[in-house]
Amino acid sequence: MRVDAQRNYEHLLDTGRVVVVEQGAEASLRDVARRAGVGLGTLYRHFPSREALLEALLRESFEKLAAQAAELEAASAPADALIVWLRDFVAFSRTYRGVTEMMMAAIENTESALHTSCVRLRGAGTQLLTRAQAVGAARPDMDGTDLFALVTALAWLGDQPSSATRAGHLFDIIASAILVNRASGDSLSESP
Amino acid sequence: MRVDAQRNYEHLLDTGRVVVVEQGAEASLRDVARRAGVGLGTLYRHFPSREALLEALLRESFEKLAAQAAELEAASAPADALIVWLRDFVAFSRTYRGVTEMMMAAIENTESALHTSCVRLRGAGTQLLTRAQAVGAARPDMDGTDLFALVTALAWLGDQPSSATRAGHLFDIIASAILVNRASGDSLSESP
DNA sequence: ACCTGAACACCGTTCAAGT
DNA sequence: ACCTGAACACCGTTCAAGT
Repeated sequence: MRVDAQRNYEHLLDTGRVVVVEQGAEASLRDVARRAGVGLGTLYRHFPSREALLEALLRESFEKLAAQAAELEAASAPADALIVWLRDFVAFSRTYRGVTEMMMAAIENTESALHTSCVRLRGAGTQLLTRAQAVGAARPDMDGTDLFALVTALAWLGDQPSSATRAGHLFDIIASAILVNRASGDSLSESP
Repeated sequence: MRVDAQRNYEHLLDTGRVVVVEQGAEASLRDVARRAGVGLGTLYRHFPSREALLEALLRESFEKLAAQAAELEAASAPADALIVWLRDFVAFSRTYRGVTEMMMAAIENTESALHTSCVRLRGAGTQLLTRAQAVGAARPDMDGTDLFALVTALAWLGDQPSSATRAGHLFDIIASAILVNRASGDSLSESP
């Protein structure tokens, strides 16, 4: 890659981060290019789709979440591992508004630049769920797709102003449906 | 209202129904006016905002849901009444894609044409929830806002292609978190 | 009293022309 | 190789001009 192209790529990524934090996953790409001081075509050259830009912005987080699933699987009790990971997933999804909706679309769409990452994350969750189910800690009548849907719905609720303040409590409610045989009084999530 | 205005109003409502079924709550208003054979200004005269059009399209359903809550409260056991009503709410939300997201925004926004209807529906749900809590059939640590958020999240999952087919099962999972002390094996929702 | 559609300020996306 | 920005086809929203 030519040095000026490399500089543009990085500048677009930095600016993209700022604009997507401000406007959410549906941010104006024109605005990104404008604020990066770059022609629109340059943005499209480096990121041929909105999903490609988001994938670049989220790659690190995706990898961290996948790595952490593996660690939790090795080091924590099945129920704890599952809950901690779900909590991390919801926390991650709060980085960019609307990213959850885009991921739900991407997981069905092989063409999407986010597809592989989404499938990978669903796979990581599935493993933690299966492990918890094997020891009777998670309800047996659900699969990784259901888990992904539920955690995604929680992330979506976190995006909505009218439910955002209750997000922690809503997490507890749904977590209590996923886990079974838990001693009452166990705390499933951190502070409000 | 002049007779031609009345005719335009009704034609816009009919066309709006068709277009919103096709495109969802974010449907092109230009398209509605175009397909109704009416100037854009005429649409804005009759429906000063997108929410105003949706409110007109949904008014009947809103009223039915509110009336049914009252009936269920009079005629059904607290837990059954709550679950049946929640199921009806999710079924209603399937009429127009994305209507749920708009309702979540409207319930916080006094200016929205959908605000009153949303508050009313949340109130109806709250009554059914409180009644179920009073007999120990619903978990005590949630309120009407939580209930509205959960049912809205279920509706949202029904809008997503990747989870729509599991909607019935996801309803059961969340319903099991809301209800307590239920005999296992009870069916909470109709067929898939 | 009501309707029309041009006008304005925005999009996403593509691609000929430039360096 | 890479960049630019005009061009195209869309939006939502407003409002002067018409009937």
